[in-house]
Amino acid sequence: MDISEVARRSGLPASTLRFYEEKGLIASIGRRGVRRIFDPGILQRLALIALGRQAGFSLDEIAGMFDTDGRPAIDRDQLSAKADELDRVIQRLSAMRDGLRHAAACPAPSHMECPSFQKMLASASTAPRISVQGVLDKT
Amino acid sequence: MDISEVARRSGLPASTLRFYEEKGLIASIGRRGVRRIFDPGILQRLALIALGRQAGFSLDEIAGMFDTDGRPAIDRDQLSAKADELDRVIQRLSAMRDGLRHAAACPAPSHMECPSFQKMLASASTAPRISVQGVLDKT
DNA sequence: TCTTGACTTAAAGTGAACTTGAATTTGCAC
DNA sequence: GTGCAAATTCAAGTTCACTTTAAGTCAAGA
Repeated sequence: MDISEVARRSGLPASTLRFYEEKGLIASIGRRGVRRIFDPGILQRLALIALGRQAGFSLDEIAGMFDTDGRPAIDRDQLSAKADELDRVIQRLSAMRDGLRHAAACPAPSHMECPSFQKMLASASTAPRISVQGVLDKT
Repeated sequence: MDISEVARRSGLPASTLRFYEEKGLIASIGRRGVRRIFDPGILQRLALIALGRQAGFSLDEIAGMFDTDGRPAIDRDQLSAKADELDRVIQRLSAMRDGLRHAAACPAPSHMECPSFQKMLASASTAPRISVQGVLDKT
């Protein structure tokens, strides 16, 4: 597969693929002339990268999840830990969603007067912040 | 309250508070000499901002959620829409969490061979990407 | 063979959200 | 009154994840 096919099938622009290669996240299997040739397995790897991004990992963190031979080297404990972390995020987002829904239906003149909205605010301000460089920022 | 107290009580550095003020997200109630004085209500407002950030809104979007008198001006339809959007995020994160948990317990030698992990990958790659400038990026 | 359009690299640019630095001023505890 | 920790402004710097640009290379179809 050439870069345009990978781009087409993955939905990522070629520039991003080159960027990912430069970052060490992906690798081409070789070159035809000067052009990159990719193994079809690249798509699965890109899917894994997309997954990591969605879960809030930085590209550097994702790079650390593969071992030298390029296979995912995420140990099971780490996986569980991430699942737990994700669970906490989900809990807060759920509370938020419920708060939003309630506020939308609430007859209080301003959302600020809605107890449910206030409760949501309280939990939002005490909760750790979601950051770009990880699901949870323990600052 | 002076800026250091707001910083202490909100957990945000003073520099961030000044930055937020510059962006129009918050306002000081006045000055004692040259120093900012904040109304205690600022904490609630910062909580609202924190909430928005957690839900994936950009600062500009959050700024648009207050009307000129500084009260939240989020209309109920918009609120519902955001709740729906959050719901979709939660769905995907839940699937991901389940996939992670399964992979952690799965006896397959590599996670790549785990059908559950593969399923998660498939959904991750087709799903819209979470971005910094909004909960969902419709690219 | 010639053309052309897709590919290449390297470097610079972008935007979001802050942080840091430097120079300056000043509220307030003593 | 005075000393100074803490505030102020403004500009510039940082990180992340890309995107864009410029200039050049080259595989392949007519």
